[in-house]
Amino acid sequence: MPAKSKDSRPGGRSARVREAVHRAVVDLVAEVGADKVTIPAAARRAGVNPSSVYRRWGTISALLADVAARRQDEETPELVGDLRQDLERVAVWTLRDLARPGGVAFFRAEVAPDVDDRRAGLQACLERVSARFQAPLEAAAQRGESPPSLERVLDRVVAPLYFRVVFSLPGTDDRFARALVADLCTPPPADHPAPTGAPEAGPAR
Amino acid sequence: MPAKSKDSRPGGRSARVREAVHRAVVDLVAEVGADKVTIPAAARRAGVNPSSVYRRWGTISALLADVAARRQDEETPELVGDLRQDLERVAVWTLRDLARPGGVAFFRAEVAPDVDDRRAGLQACLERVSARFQAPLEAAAQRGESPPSLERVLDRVVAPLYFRVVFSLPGTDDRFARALVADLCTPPPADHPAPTGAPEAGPAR
DNA sequence: CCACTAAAGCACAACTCTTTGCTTTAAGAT
DNA sequence: ATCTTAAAGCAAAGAGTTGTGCTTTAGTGG
Repeated sequence: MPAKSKDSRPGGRSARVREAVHRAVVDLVAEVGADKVTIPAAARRAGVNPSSVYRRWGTISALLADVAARRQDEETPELVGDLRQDLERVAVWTLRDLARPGGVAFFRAEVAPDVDDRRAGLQACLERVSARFQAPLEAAAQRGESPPSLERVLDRVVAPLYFRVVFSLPGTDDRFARALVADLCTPPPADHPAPTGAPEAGPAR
Repeated sequence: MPAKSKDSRPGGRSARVREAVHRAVVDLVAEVGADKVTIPAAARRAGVNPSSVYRRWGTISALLADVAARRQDEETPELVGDLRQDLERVAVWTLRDLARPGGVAFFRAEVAPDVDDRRAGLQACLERVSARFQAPLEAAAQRGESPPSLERVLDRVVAPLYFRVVFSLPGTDDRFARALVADLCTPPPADHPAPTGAPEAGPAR
């Protein structure tokens, strides 16, 4: 009995089907938006029987969450050894991940209230993001520096990025992501409350 | 033809039906979660015919967005005249609004990709939040102070609140909301990178 | 008080998603 | 090569949502 791993038969039709379905979902999300992707549609696109998808994933939310999970585990930027540069890299990478077509949609899917265990989905999603930022932080700590806490990075860098992408605020680009990190690492002079980089562009409107 | 306002007959059955449906939606969202609320369910609960709801709102997303919109326009904290205190009040109010049952769900509904015009929904939602914070800022500006920009408030206060509520991070309470404002208004000494208030509790896990 | 008409109620049809029992395929083990 | 069995395919039934023509109700203006 080969452990109750993800698949008892990883190297065959199952894997092919999963691949096909995943690809179909990614395509469909980019085309019509995550909220209009249904299991029958994904199955049709993948050339797979709907019942197979129902049996394997159960709900569209679970499927989307699964795709999102795998999607983020792909590549991750490697570290240079300088805290600020590393954080900047990760920030930019995170922003790009969010900004690509369907990026927010996948985020939303993973946070959806009806996924098997919502708490699990949330935690998984958060931990993936956290992990990327935690690496540079721990590296810095081991070098003897005293980096900010992960929570602080989440508040000051990650949260604004998510917020701005969700609301499609203009000027949310690589430069802005780096500015957030810079603002966190080197607080501005004193009571001149503007970050160094891109912000202060056009407000809400 | 009385302008194409929201209602040509505000004071009658229409209004009653809308009230009933709105109440039903609020209840259902709190009970079963926004993703499981359907138009027939809301109509049943409201004692209204489903077709009436379909004709008036069209989709469940539009209905949820409508409810969310009205829900936020209700009360708003009045201002004291001190920038920091006012911002703290608004921040706490915003947090409480988000944290009440279904708060995030409504947020998600309003940001949903298939509402009539998604951009409109996003903009409306953002503008409502912005407006609440902009009032204190403008008041301060008129008093001759130089308050931070709205964008900065969004990045430093609003975004973290939303992010933390969405991910159910612990310790996201009134005290934390005030700490965010404090951290924005009076930057910490220099390179002691921890805000004064509640943060630095337990990380992700 | 009456006429007008916007909006709600009603009934029914069509559609899509979802589920389930059974059959068939093919990966992995003997 | 053969056997075993997890997983996919198939088909058909069920449930719930969505859409539409028509009738009825009840504000609003004369």
